[in-house]
Amino acid sequence: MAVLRADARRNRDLIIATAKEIFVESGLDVPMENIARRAGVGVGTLYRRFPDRGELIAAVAAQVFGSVLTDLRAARDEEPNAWEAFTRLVTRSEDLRVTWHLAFPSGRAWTMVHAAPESRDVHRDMMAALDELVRDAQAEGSIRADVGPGDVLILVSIVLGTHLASSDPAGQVRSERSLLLALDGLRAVPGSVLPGAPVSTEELGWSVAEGDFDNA
Amino acid sequence: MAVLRADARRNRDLIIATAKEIFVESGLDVPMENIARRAGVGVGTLYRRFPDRGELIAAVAAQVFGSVLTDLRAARDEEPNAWEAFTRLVTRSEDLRVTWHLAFPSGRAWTMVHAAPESRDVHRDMMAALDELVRDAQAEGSIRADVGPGDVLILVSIVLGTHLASSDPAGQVRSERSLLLALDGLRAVPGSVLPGAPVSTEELGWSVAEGDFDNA
Amino acid sequence: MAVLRADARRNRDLIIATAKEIFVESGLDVPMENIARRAGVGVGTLYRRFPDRGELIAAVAAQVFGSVLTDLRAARDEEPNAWEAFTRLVTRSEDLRVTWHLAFPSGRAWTMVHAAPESRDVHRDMMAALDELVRDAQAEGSIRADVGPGDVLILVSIVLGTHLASSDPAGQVRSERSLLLALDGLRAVPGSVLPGAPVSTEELGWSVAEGDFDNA
Amino acid sequence: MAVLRADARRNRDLIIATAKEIFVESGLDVPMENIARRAGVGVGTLYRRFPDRGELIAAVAAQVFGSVLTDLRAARDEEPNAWEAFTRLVTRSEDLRVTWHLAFPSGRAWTMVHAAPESRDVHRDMMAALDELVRDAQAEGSIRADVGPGDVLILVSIVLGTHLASSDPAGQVRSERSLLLALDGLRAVPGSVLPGAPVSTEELGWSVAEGDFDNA
DNA sequence: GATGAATGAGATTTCATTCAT
DNA sequence: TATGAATGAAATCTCATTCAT
Repeated sequence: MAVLRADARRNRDLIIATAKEIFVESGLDVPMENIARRAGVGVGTLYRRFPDRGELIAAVAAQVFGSVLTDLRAARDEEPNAWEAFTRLVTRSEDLRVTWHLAFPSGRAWTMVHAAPESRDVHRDMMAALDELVRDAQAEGSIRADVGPGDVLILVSIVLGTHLASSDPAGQVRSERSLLLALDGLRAVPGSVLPGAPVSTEELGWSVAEGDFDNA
Repeated sequence: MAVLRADARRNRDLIIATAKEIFVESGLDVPMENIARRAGVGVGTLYRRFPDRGELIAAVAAQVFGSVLTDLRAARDEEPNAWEAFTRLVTRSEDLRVTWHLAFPSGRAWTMVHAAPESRDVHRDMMAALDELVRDAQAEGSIRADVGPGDVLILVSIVLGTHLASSDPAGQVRSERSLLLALDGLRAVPGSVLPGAPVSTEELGWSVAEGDFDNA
Repeated sequence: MAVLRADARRNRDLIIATAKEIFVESGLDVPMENIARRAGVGVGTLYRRFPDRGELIAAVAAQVFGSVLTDLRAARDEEPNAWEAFTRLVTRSEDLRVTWHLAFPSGRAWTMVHAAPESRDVHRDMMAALDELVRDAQAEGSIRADVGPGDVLILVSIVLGTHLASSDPAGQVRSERSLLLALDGLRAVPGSVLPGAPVSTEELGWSVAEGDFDNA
Repeated sequence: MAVLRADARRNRDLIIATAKEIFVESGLDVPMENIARRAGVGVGTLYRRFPDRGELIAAVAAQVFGSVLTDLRAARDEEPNAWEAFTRLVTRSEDLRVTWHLAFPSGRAWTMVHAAPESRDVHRDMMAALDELVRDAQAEGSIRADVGPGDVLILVSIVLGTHLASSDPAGQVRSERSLLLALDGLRAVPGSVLPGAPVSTEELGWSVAEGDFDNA
């Protein structure tokens, strides 16, 4: 991809930031023109940068994934153990909430993410880092052994994603309570006997896109 | 009057059943015409019965709530204790999955449910029954004491609702695993220290509609 | 036309009365179902009596024309001269206001009136009576000689028809003022020099339907 | 910005002119698509310019009012006295006929006119100019003293508006005759005793919209 | 005969996307 | 390259009219 002129670059970043904001507020189906307007550009400019909605979603996703990956690595470096790093990531990372929001409402988002090399790559990196984090936490004994990183991902993403739009403080508290309950479920020993086998991150991928999250 | 009703009644039921099906597959925003076509009626018929999408959603909700309430009472009667009844309901009731799906994507659904007396009433009954069930389970010691029925409702609904569309068997298993993990979180003793206070069902209601679940 | 059973007859009259009412309130384009509902019958019944909207309009018109003709004859019999009879008719006959209202908004109404023998006939009788009335008033010197019955009809109908919907008292007064001004114009001697020739009632008829009043 | 404006401006004007034409022919309720088609644009274009029918009506009205105001001022400047100016305006201004047509069928139009600042302002200016014109004519003795500008407006508008759609020459003559008769009524001295008080233009305004002309 | 359920064509309005300037 | 105007394909909803009961 060719280097963009400074002003074009600025525009691109502005659009991504604006889209992230609006996606969080109003979902992925918001009119393109609204995004353009809030970003202060014409629709034409938006479409020049992102030929269709899918590419815009993928670009937002790539940016957000990158940022989450950074957060995850920082947490891993700075926290004493994997569990602390995991909870810090999950409870503190704003972008993580966005990520799952993006991934949620229709699975459609995943199609787009996987179609764009840029976002697919950072997605893969993020998954790898998550694999390692979960494995470490299990080695520490702080995540139960009968779950896989895929299980962790699914449960956390569901909880984080669904609660995103809450704006009043009571809603924030309720979200946090749900999240902590879910985390307790991931630690529970002894816990229920789970059907099937631990879910790996590899198992997710496309299949995620095609069904599990389809509640558009 | 009662004579023609048979015809109309059949159609009405057919439309509700069809809408339930399609809502589950494709969300609440599916074109009205698709619903009509699959039900084998004209759009006009659909609109005669349900003047707008909201009324259709409310009607589907009323039907589903009623069925869940029946399931809940059956489980309570037939199972040895509250926890068994609760897990049976949560893992076996097909309609429960629909319920939460309906409640989810935008909160919009709640507005409609509350606007229609029919669905509002059965919703209230369902909530009352849930209150009692959770209270009993806590008395048995099978649900942790620091959560309220609202917490239970939120967590379970998130997990059930989001997984609904999964059609391949692997997805079903993954859903079930998530659900069991969440249930383990509800039993965890000792669990994390939760912020705020237990959430009651009263606290939900409209506030649910207006924010927490708004990821449309 | 066959004699109707008593109850059918009652229904027919009821529908006509209701339609007259609603036409005055909301115009000729009101949904058929509204008329049926207010009349307390099913749409099917309405359509059985009046195969389409046009026939209903014609039936209302026939009823109203007949009533206006009766009013006119009564006025002629009871008032001392033609001018008094004319002003009494024009200022007092409720049905006259309806008549013009019917005739107005689209000209469409005339098509229907002329298509139905029943209303066409009474329309013709009314026209004949009007001819005579105007001629007599001119003989008395109370209507200027350079106008024809058609002129009178047009001017009065415009003023009466347009003011119909006024419900507040101020509007009623304004309507009456306009009407009196128009009547003064019909008496003015000497008045403006008018182009063309006096307009007869024959000259109206279909041409009225096809253009002059078409402001639908 | 100014560059593209040329294009858009041309289109906007074209749409307004087309709408004026069609409104006169077929009334205010003509399908938006017909207007778009005759103007040679897509519906989308029409809706981009005028978000709903009301805005289109208001825009047409503003254009027409402006043009009438210009006609009035020209007549006032060029004619020897107020009465001549008045009759010239009333008998010669094509746009005046459109104006009243717009104002008529439902009062709805007024709502829209008043909702849009642009048309509201020019409407007010027109009213002020009319006030002055009528006052001057009364000072000259050419309009009777017991009427107000509101009376004049109502009577003239009724006559002009209702006859608008006439296309055949005979209809034109008939319209002109009615108009002259009405004008004679405005001059008649001595005339009938009118109920109530002279109607001012202030008294019209919204009340016009809400009742008097409502024969939609 | 009466009823009101069903139909489907048509009107309004919105938006993703293309393209002229 | 940026802009925003234009397009037209949906989607929602309404109603005249037909027809089964």
